[in-house]
Amino acid sequence: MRQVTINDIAKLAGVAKSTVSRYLNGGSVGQATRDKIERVIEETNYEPNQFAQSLKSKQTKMIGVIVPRLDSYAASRTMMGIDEHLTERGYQMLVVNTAQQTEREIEQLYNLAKQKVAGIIWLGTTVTPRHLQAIQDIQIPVLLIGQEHKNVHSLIYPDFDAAYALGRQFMDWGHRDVLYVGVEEYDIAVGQARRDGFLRAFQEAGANVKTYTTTFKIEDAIPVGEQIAREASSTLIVCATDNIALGVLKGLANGGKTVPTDVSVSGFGGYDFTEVLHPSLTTVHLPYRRTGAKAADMILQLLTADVIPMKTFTTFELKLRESVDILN
Amino acid sequence: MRQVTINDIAKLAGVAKSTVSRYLNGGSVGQATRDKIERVIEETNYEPNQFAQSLKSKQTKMIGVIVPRLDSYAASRTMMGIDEHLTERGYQMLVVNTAQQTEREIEQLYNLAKQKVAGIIWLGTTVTPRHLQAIQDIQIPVLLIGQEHKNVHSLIYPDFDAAYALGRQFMDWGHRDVLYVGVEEYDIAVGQARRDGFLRAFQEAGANVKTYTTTFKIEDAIPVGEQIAREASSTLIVCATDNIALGVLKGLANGGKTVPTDVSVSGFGGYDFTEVLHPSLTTVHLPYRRTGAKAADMILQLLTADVIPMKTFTTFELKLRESVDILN
DNA sequence: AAATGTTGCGGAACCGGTTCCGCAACACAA
DNA sequence: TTGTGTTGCGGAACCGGTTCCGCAACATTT
Repeated sequence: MRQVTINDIAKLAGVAKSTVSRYLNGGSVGQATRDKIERVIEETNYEPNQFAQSLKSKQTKMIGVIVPRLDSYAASRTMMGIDEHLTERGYQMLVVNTAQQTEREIEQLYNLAKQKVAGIIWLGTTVTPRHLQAIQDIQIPVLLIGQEHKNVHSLIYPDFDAAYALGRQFMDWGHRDVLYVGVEEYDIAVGQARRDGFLRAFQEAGANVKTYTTTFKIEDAIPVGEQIAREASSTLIVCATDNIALGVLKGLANGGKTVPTDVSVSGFGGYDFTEVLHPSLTTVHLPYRRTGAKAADMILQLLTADVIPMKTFTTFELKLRESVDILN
Repeated sequence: MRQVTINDIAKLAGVAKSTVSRYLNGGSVGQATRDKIERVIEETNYEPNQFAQSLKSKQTKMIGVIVPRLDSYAASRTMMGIDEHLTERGYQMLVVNTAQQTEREIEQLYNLAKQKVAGIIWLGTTVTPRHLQAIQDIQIPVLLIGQEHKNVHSLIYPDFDAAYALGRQFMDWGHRDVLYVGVEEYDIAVGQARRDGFLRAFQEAGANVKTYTTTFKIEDAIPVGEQIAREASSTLIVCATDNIALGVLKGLANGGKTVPTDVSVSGFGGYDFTEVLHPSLTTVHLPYRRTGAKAADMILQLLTADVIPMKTFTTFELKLRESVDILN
């Protein structure tokens, strides 16, 4: 049972293959021929060979998605959103993983270009000149999620604003002794914007702030929590991500501290499980899935040369729950 | 800056393109010509066009991966393992999502075949005759993960054995009044094997067992936990997955019960965060990532027509932690 | 009735590779 | 010297589509 080809259709319908091709692509074909071809295609379940099409057109119906890791909540949810949206519109998602190596991001930009994807959605962590060079070289629309750069279309989380809003809330509740547990600055969105939003809010209220730095890994945050349990006397620990909050909570529990009685804790990101923790975690919900869908929509618009804004913000939603105490 | 083609290389090197092709594919080429071609390829950064290659060879270096959802811990981890292993061997992973619809699994089997993937790894939930038909139709090696069927190569978790082992442990610790919170039977591995393993262990010890059924969603397990808090008097709640355990824990907390003082709870799956919960969750760790890598390895072996066993089991590891009390 | 414009369709070239076939050059044995 | 085998290479066909070009048939205008 070989593949049915356009030649077979042509032969069976008694026409030239160029006519079949025209029929398929909406060229001018008479009604009688149209009917014949339609019937034959119906009978044979003919489907055009995608390689032959791509070979000629130098294009595919694929959108490449570059993710730093496959097993992060944010990445997974975003991919879901992208995939749903693309599938509905006849495109396919091609996910490539960089295992958090910057070098591989650049590699993959070129690699995806080689595979002639129609566009690329890039869940970025950091933007270097070499990234920009690659983006320019490949001549394919690129949409950056989660980070921004003036030369790249970006869809970004309102990290600063969300952090500021949450920080304000905590200040309203009377917290004045705060610990901030963040990550390194190389990550602009999380390491800088998020932190700066919080610090601004704290500073405006004249609060006393101390800062710790850790990584994105849960394990690495546990000792931080333990240390805090031993040393610190703050009323509130603000964490840069939900995972960090999780680690800190564990560390506090190990150190015998109870949340929120002894100390309050907040996260950032809005992972599903934050709601079912006990105590449930106060955090900021970022709409990852919807952002994915939005990104898919935007990249498709870029394909049709529509002009879209270079910078788009998503929304956020404060989730005020049990883990943070109201002091006043 | 057009793509450099094999014709360009041939022209620049002053040879026929068939010679260049032979050079690339290890045919017989003289040393002098070899050098010339090599130099030209070097200079031009020539890379063969994959569509042209696939058009001719009717093959790609892609392995399709069918997943029921992109945002499950198990699927994510498995994909990581698959991706790493394939990348190292010059293959690419093409992930397709079925959004938990059986119909789409079948669609995707045909679809991946159309895209001429070299093989397919299928994270299955249920195997129907139509699946089997599809697998037979497409004439492409398929490896099934997480479920088994005698006609399909499968890599499966030792659900029964792991459940039995964990159940035995609980019996050893003196639990005799047990609640089992499971899922519907259509999922053979989780809905049946896992349950049966537990029940066997409980029954052998003559324990008193009551069974609840819920879904894979955290939210749906919360009311179950709440109900248990109200009604039940068991010493132990055994959950079919970590997510269900999470929901049950929340429900118990809502109902004012403390774990493990009032009642013990266990999960199944071994998600990362089970360790950092407080109390940390007793569960079975399944090696998702390693399983992904193993699956990748197996599918590549199937490509080379190696004979491999139809059924392969992975390992498991009991994680005995704080959430289950030792009664004796 | 002749000139002009449309429409439908077939033929051929092309996309960029791989592979089959045959020929020329050379080495070696008879 | 002739015959046989081996090696290196070019030409052409092929994979399965798309598109350009031109011709024939028919409709419309003058």
